[in-house]
Amino acid sequence: MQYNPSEIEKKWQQFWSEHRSFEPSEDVTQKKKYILSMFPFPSGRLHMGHVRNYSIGDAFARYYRQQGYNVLHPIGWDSFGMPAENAAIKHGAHPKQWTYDNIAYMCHELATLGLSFSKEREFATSDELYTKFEQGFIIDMFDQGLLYRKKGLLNWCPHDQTVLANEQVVEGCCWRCDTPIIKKEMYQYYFKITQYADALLDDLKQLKSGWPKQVLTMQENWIGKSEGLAFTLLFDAQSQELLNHNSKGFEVFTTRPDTIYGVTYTALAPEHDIVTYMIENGLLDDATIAAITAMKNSSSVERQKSKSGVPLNLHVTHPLTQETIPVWVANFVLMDYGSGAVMAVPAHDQRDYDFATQYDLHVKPVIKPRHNASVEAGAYTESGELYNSERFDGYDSIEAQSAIMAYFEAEQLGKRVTNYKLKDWGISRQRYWGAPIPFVHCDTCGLVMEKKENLPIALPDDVDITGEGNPLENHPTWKLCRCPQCGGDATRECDTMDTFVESSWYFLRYCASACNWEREPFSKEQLAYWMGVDHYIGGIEHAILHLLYARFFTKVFRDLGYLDFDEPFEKLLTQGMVLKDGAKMSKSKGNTVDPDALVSQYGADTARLFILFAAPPTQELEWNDNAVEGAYRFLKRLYDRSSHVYATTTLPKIEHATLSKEQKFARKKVYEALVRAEEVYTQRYTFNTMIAGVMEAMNALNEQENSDVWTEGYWILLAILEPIVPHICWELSEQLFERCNFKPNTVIDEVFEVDTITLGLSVNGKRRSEMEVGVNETQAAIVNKAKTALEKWIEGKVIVKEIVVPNKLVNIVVKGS
RNA sequence: GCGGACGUGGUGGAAUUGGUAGACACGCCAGACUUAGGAUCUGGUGCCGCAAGGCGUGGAGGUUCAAGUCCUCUCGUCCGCACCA
Repeated sequence: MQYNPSEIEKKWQQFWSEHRSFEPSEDVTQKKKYILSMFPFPSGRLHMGHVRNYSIGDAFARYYRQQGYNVLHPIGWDSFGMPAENAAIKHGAHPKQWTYDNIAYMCHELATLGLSFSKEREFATSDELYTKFEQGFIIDMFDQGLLYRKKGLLNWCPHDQTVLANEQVVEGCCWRCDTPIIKKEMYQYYFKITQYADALLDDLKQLKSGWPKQVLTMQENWIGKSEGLAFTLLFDAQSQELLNHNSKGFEVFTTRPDTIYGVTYTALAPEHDIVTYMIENGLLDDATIAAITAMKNSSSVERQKSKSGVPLNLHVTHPLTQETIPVWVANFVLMDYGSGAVMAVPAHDQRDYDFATQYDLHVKPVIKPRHNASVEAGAYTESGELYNSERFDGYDSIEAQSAIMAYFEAEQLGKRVTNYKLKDWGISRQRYWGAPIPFVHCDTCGLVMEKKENLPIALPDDVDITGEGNPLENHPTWKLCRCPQCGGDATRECDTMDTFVESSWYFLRYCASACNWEREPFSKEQLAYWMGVDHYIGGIEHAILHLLYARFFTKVFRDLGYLDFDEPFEKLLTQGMVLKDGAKMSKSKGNTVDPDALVSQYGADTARLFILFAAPPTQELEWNDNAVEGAYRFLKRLYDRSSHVYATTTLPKIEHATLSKEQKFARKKVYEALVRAEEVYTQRYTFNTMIAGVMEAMNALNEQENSDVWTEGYWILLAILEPIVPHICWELSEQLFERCNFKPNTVIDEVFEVDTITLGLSVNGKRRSEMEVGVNETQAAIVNKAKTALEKWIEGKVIVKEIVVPNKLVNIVVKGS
């Protein structure tokens, strides 16, 4: 019989579907595993990255099913988002139509891969039911003060007339029309993720054993906790007068309080309140205002290219020296970090130095470079001994930091504070294809939340998607509504939510079974049973945003009482990219390989085998058509050589001692593969080495003819391979073993017992020869035999040392000529 | 600039704790079977060398009987963040 993948694969896919083979059990007393690959965006077609992602996840899911676990392995669709609207703009398709057509098509593609997904929990995040539950959470979060609306500085595309997410800004320009973006102040809904900054940082410790170090570090840096001193710089009398006594001063933050005596100027962000006040009240000349306006309107990229600033004709008093210090506006001061104002120490900060040099500002050194430090031109940013620092002269930088902070606190001049780079998460999008934010603007009551019984606030189907403006805002009637509070005329919020909101809780939704599917998003019991996700598999590109947001939602839901754990994903596996000709596969480069074509040519099993064999899952995978062919040949051999195997429903009993050398070796290889498989599935995830082990075992089986050994070998190898190449394994196992072999197989120790061992022989650590010795030979006998074998290399030399590493090697150390 | 990952044959990659470097596969070479093969099977294949032997895990040192693995320095590639005060 010939290996015919298309026939076999169709047969088993149908079988699995008819038998609901992969639906999890409702019995919560069973041991469970929750295996999750990140759900796809329905872009239209599957790409190789998807195939890799789902092949890895499927391997885990199938392995744990074999091991007797109740496995949840769901799939769904992250189906809101810009690409649907872009397709509408480009091709005139309705976003909804486009999305659900794509889902239908990709569903079919996924089915041909033979992935063991639970189908009964599948959903798309654009489903109204999902929107309804999500809007409910939004209301809860608003009640808890975790959602608020405020004016914020946003990325604005002047051409497309919309706000863009940071990730939609490519090198300072709009990703769609390439127009340079500007910062614009607008109303915006924010999640108060900063309230959880410390928890998000601290709980990374819980993830140390299960998450890649790289991801933990990226999250840590993103949160960006830094501790330092915050204090107020007070204006001198003249400046206060100038400001009509509207401001006494402003706060600054520093992580280097030891350099405080070196402050020679201070700088405000162009967006700072004081600056705004001065502009609005005519306190600045036109040239200055023009310069500040230019700073505000320049893109962030531009702003980084060169430093610029203007003096404000204001002065503050140094809190310790009482010196008078000029106040500048500088483009490098960011409004959204710290207090939007800095104390500048040009002598010990490169950025401050550059600015001071450019504008000829005073530089005052206060830290002596260490003797061994190389003193170059510019700022000395290392630690050292303080001078020019009054009572703190002679202190070491490190001591000085705590001493100065203590002094500020004692004198009530300032306080220790912690700052984060993490900002509150702005979720408003002026977009159609997203979940509406469930709020209402009422002239009488102000901003009012919808009532839960009115949910979902669904999208209207009849919209014009032009790419300009907000389609919901432009819709003639959709936004008109009654105020949930006073019943008067009101308008709906027309912003929709960032799609990262949907992906922040989809893994919880999968825990809900049919029994309460419509009624509630999930139950606490179901979450308690299925969560956390045991293996979460996805691309490294989600290392920060998605994974941080999902962690945030989990903590919020915990505090809202929906669940009882801190972290959603126990083990995270970040897969590498799929490359071709050294570059990421992409349509624009024309180096894609179409999964459909691959499956129809070789079958899903070949695609899956190649993808898992070509590289460890965390590494980049270089596509190789020849190697795909090789994977196919292996499966063909696996199918052909089953002719050596007889049908049975029990593992053959084999008298190991009676076997020939080749037969013993084949058994050993088979059981080695079994041992390695367990390690790989549970600890190492290097499926490539496991597959190599199976290939070695196959090669060894082929060197002998004992049908018991063949049969035992297939019994075990098919079980190991089933999670990787399920169709061929189910087919062969059905024919030969009635699938009795798909369960935990026991390792038999006797196959690893050997009569002789081959030892490596080396002289001075250099390998020279090898020899075979009996397992029971004494060390002395081994050394003697080794010396004889190594005669040629040790003749006439003095033996200094003899080292025997049991079962490995003998090393003779010699001296002299 | 800061942080992280990684450098092993012609190629993808093996080598749990320091212990026979190159498993497994691709490619290539040779042979067999074939009307034919881009099918299948068998054998070979790190580099230099006729051989003996020598050299080999980015480079330079070091520790050790023994280093791909540990330490120091250095070069290169990739990724993330970035005027963060």
